[in-house]
Amino acid sequence: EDDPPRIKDEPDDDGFYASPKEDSKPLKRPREDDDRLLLILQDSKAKKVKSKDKKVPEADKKKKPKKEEEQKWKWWEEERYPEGIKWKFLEHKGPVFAPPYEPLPENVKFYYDGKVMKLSTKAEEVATFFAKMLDHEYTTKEIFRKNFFKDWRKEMTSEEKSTITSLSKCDFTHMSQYFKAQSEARKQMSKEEKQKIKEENERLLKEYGYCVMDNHKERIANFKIEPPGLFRGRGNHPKMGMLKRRIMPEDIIINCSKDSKIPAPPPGHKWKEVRHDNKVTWLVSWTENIQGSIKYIMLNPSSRIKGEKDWQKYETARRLKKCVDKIRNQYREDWKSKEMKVRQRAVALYFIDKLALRAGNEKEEGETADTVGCCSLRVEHIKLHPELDGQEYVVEFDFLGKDSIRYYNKVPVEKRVFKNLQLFMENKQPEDDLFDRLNTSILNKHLQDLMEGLTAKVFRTYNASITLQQQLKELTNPDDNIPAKILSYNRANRAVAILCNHQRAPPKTFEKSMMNLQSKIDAKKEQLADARRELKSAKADAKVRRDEKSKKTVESKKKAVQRIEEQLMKLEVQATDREENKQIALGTSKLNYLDPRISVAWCKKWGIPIEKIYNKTQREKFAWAIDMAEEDYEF
DNA sequence: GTTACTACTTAGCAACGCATGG
DNA sequence: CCATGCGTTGCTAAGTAGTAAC
Repeated sequence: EDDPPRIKDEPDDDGFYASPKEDSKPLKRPREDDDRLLLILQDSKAKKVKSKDKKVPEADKKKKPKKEEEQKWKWWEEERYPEGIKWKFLEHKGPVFAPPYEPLPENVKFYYDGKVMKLSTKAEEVATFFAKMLDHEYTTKEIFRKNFFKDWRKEMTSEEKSTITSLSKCDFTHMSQYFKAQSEARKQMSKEEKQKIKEENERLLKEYGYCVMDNHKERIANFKIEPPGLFRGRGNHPKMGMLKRRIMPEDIIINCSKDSKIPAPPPGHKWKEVRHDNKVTWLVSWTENIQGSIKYIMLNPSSRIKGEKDWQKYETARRLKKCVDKIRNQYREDWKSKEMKVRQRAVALYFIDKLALRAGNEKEEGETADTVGCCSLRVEHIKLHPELDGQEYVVEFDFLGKDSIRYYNKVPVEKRVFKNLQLFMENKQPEDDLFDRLNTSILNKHLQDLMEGLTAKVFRTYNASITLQQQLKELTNPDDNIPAKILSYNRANRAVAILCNHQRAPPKTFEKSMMNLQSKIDAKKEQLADARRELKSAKADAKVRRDEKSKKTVESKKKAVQRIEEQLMKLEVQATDREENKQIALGTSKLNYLDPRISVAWCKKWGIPIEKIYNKTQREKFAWAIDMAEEDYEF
C-alpha cells in the first residue's frame, strides 16, 4: 500500500490537509447521515416556504440570495474520503429527456424530384435534422451527405426507400424556410411569452438541475439528455452526418445510493439499470451510437467532487515543479541511451515539456478524424532544418491536434534531439510513426516512476501555470492603473494560450467591431482636443480675471481633461487587447490549466477586484482558490 | 504487450440574453 | 424604447488515462 488513507490531520502526498489550516484545528465532524437527513428536511421546508413566497411581493425576494449566501459550504475545509470512494449518499431525479418530435404542419412540404412527397413521421423527423442544417457548409460535404443518406434510409418505410434513391433529388428548402420563420417568430415573441419560457426553464432546473450528494445540494452540469440529430464531428470526420439516435429511458443507467429515493422513469418506461456504485462520480449514463462510447451526467465544476479533483490536479503540478529539474536532466541523459526505446521516450518527453504537446493516444483508424499528439506523431508531421533563418537545428511541426486544430511551429532544438530525430526518421515512410517504440502507456509508466501521480498531461498544467506566474511577475507594472494591469494579466494569459495552442476562428464580426472601436477612439480623441482647448481658454481667462470663480472653472476643466484622457486610454487598451486576441482563445487555459490561486494572489497583491478576472461562473468554480489564496501564494 | 472498456478532463462553437448607447 | 454588440452559457465532441482480461 503506497497510498495511505487520506483522512488525517497532516498534509498527504498532494499537500492536502484534512483540516487545511496549519494550526491543528480539531477534526471536523465526520459526514453523518443524520446531517444529510436534516439538510434534505430543511430543503423541503424551504421549498414550501418559497412556494408561499410567490404571492409575497418584491421585498421578500431580496432576502433569497442572502439566504443562499449563508448556506455556502466550504468543502475545502473538510476532510476527504479515502481514495476510491466518491460519496456515501447520492440522490437525484434522473435526466430530462429531449422533447418528443412534433410533426410538421401539413402545409410544409418536402419535394422529391420536383414532386411533393408526404413523409412518414420517422423519415420526416430525420429530414428535418438535415433541413435545419441546410445553410451549413457541412451539408455540402460528400461524406456528410453519404452518411446522412445512408442513415436516413434506415428510418424510411419500404415505399419511401424505393422512391427516395438520391439525396440530390431531395428538396428541403421549404422545410428550411419554415424553421427559419419559426426561429424568427421566437425572436419576435412578446415579453410575457419569453418570460413564460424562462420560468419553465427555471422550473426544470430547480427540479432536475440539482442532486443531493452526501450532506449537500449540488448543481448538476448536464441534466438534459442530448437530443437526436445529425452527428457533427470536428475536422475531417469520417462519421459526420450520421444519425445520432434518440435516447430512451431503456438506454439509461441510473447511479445513486441504495438508501436514496430512486428516480422514477417516465410513465410506461423503465430504466436499463439502476446501480449503486460509489466508486464513480456520475449520476446517469448511456451509450451513444456513433462511436459506441459512454456519455455521462455529472456534477457542475462548482461541486465538491469536481473541485477537489481540480485542486488535486494543481497540487500534482506543484509537486512536478519541485522535481522538474531532475526530470529534465534525466531525459537529457536519456538522449544518449543505447536503447532506441529510451531515446524515443526522452525526445517525446522533451517535446511534451518544451512545447506543451498532448500525450497522443493512439486512435482507431477510420473511426475519427486523423489527428495526433506527441506519441502518435508521424514522420510527415515534422521537417528537419539543419539551419533555418540563421538558427541551427530547427524542427518544423505541422500537424492537426485535438479538435483538428492545426499546430504549426518552428522550434530550434538541441543538437542531440535533432540527431535523434534524424535517426528515428531513417528508412521510414511519411506515414510511419515517428516514435515507433513508444506509446502513451509506456511513457506514462515511466513518468509514474519519476514521480507519483505524474502523467504527460501534468506537464501541460505545470508549464501553463508556471508561465502565468512568471509572465505576471514580468509584465505587471506597479504604477499602472487597473485597466492597464488587466491588460498585463490578459497578456500573461495569452502567453499561456499560445503555448497550449488554444486557437479560435476569428469572430465573424471581428473586423466590424474593430472598426467601431476605432471610431469610438477617434471620437474620444476629438473630445479630448476640445476639452484641452477649453482648458486653455479657461486658464487664459483666469489669468486676466484673477477671481475665484474662474479659478474654479480652470479646476473643473482640468478634471474633465483628465477624465477624458483616462477614458481614451481605456479604449486604447481595449483595442490592443482585442487585436492581440483575434485568433487566441483565453478561456480554455483560464478554466483548465491555470492554477486559480495564482490569479487570486495577483488580484490581492495589486488591489484588482476578482470580478475583473473571473466572471460569476468562474468564481463559483474557483471558490476554493478565492477563499484560500493569499497575496503571497506561490505556485 | 494488446485490446476493450470505462471514467473523467479539456475543447471550440453557436445560441442566448443582457447591457449599452443611440 | 429598441437594436446591436458582446460576454456568458450550453452543448457535446474529443481528448487523457486507468483497469482488466487475454
